[in-house]
Amino acid sequence: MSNRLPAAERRKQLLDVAMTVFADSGYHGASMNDVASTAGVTKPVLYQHFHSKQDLYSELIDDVGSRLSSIVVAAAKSASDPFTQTVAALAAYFNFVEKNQREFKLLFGRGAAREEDRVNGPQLVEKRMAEVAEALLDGLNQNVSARQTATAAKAIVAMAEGVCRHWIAQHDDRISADELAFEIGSLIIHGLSGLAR
Amino acid sequence: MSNRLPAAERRKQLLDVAMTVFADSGYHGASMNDVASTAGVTKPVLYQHFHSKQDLYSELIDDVGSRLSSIVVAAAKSASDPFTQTVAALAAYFNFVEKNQREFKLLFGRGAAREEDRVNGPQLVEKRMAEVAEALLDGLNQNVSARQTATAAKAIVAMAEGVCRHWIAQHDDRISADELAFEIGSLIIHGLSGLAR
DNA sequence: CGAGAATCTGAGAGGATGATAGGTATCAAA
DNA sequence: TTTGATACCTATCATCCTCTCAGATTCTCG
Repeated sequence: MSNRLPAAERRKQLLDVAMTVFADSGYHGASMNDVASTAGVTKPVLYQHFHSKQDLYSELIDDVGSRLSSIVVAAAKSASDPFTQTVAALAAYFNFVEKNQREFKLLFGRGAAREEDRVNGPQLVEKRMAEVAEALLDGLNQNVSARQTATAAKAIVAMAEGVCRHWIAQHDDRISADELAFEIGSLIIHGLSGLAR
Repeated sequence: MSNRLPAAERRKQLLDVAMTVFADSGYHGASMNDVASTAGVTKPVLYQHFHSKQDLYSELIDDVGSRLSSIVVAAAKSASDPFTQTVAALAAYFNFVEKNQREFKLLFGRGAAREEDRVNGPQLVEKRMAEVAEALLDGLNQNVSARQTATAAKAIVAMAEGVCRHWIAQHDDRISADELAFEIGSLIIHGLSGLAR
């Protein structure tokens, strides 16, 4: 069983395994033993690379949080008019989630550690996405109060996240990320009455 | 320290205390000792009334889940046209949450036990609210596919929940539940472009 | 009052888990 | 082949938590 790895690779592997284990079982449902043995090593090895369970978890959350938010922000910048920007940002979001379902479950799943552990992950994503949404709103309509804009932005972010949860849960006959983005984008811009076309 | 109570009252008190403790610390963060000692009794008393920690938790979740969903469903039925129904349902939701913040945190907080524990609580609420939303959508526009309707309904439910989370977190200068309901209702029906009026 | 029922408590069994101490195998370079 | 460094393991601690048992206290009612 010679399975030794250089530190850097072992660390990468442990992060990858931990992502899967935490996504499957949640923070409390997964033990350090689970992570270690799934990776084919023992706990002390895990503790050589990560100071604590919380550390390991935070690193995962932070990584995926900033990755996702960067992608969304970049996508929004790539378009010009508000509607296209909205759809592009949503499409980026949904595509990322579809290709990284473990990451999505970890980030927005309901089995988190504590509320505070989410500060650098989900809240970062939500904050950045809300900023994107606020910018879109400003471009769309100047006559709305700042408070209303902020509320609407949060509503949009929550909507995207919630829809995503259900969409991902569907394993068959799932529409494409781009289609979904267009549908939700229309809903956001035009409201329910705009859905029929 | 004579603090004896008849079984029924003790049970009620324990449920009430457990609600607070679980809402504050989450399922895993709170121990049965915490609940018992906060209630001023010892663990065996707690276990005389509830078979297990999971049982106690489930009872809380189920209770608040069905209470909330009933209120929302009733509110939607009380109005006639889609817009008024939407606003009424949202207002019922937001008012309930504002008056029962512990319950909201318990139900939709992110420190749940496991995904399965949510089956009878949040998922019940979300399912019933989604049904309400689907009915509204059907009343509003017949030319939309069933799948689109279902997606939009889930989007609306997620939006309400997410907005609520932020709204509740604001401790000062919080607008009223009814105002918020009107705002979100307008957003849903007319889209972003309908916000300015 | 006095006996039985209802309510509560102190103490702990049993088990899982995060974390560590100290020793062993493997590698790479001289 | 020796040697230092790196990667790893066995064994264990210490803690915490759920859940229980045997018995003490208080209440109720003939």
